[in-house]
Amino acid sequence: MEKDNVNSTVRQIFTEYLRQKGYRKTAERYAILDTVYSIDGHFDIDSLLAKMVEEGRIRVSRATLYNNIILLKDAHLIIKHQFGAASQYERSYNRSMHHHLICTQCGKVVEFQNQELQKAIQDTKLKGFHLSYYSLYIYGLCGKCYRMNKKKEITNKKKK
Amino acid sequence: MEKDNVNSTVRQIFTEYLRQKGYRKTAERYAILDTVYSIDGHFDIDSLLAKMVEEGRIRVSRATLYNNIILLKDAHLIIKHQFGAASQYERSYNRSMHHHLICTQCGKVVEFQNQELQKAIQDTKLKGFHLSYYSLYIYGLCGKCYRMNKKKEITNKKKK
DNA sequence: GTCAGTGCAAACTTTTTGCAACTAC
DNA sequence: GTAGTTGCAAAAAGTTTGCACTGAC
Repeated sequence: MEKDNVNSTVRQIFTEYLRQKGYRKTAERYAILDTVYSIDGHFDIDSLLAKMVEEGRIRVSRATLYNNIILLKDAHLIIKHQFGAASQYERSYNRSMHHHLICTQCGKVVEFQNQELQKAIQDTKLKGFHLSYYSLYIYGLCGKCYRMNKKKEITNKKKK
Repeated sequence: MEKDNVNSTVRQIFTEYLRQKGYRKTAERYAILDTVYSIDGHFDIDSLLAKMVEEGRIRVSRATLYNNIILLKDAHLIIKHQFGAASQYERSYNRSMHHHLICTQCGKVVEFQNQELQKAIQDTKLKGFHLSYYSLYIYGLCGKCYRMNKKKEITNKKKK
């Protein structure tokens, strides 16, 4: 199965990372990694903890989650986003690059892919800077909120 | 003078925004706007407050800053970023669009411009979504940190 | 005069830290 | 055995909120 392959590969990558850095291989670390790779989209620390409890994995503390999220980020196995107050994360291995549409009204985040855009960004010359990854956030109004605002405008005009 | 023009234009925009929303024109609001438009790059709430004190403007409270930053954002006069813990802002009227290079090691943020990239993003078809503005964050290593890491690698290899 | 806006302090949220207990090596 | 890791609780950092006072309209 494709998914099992990914899981075992990221475990290998993580193991190698831990070895290389001299960090210990703890059950907590692998439980966190497995859970992260069982989540499809974005998640925050709270929902990650909730998912671990839900799946009946070993219970880890919030502090341990925060500590190890840093390692996963450092090992390039997750990407960190900061849309709102709480940091959001997403797994990054074997996940196609995508961009984010963020509605400034309802806060909804939608992912979208665009090969040309991707290529344009990756091909950009960045004298002296060594690209690791990137995030493109496009802010605006989603279709729903746009239509809602238009309706409001019409109503307001009628009032006057 | 170019700068004075910008200042008076954003004041007009802000005044119209306040009028339209039914908000009051307070001295604090204009002092905040003026200070924001006297800062060239990014700033956070703390440095904005510091700048207002430094310039001898009327002293506003942190709460008032937070309240009014929201209005400025809503009036499209500033853009909000979230690089690290504290939110960062920058004035947006009459400021050319740019992208951000963020060093994952030292945290340094550098702005850069690229017309082609800009065009590619703005021309992207976003079915149903109405673009207002966007932020591109490119993460990686700045030249300095890249060289530093390379040196370290060589040293480590010698040790072994 | 009225009510939105302000300043202050307290509350709240997210993340980090100190420390004793635990465990991978 | 010992140092890295964990869990807990306390602390820190950033932001929001409640409330009495002030001032724009």
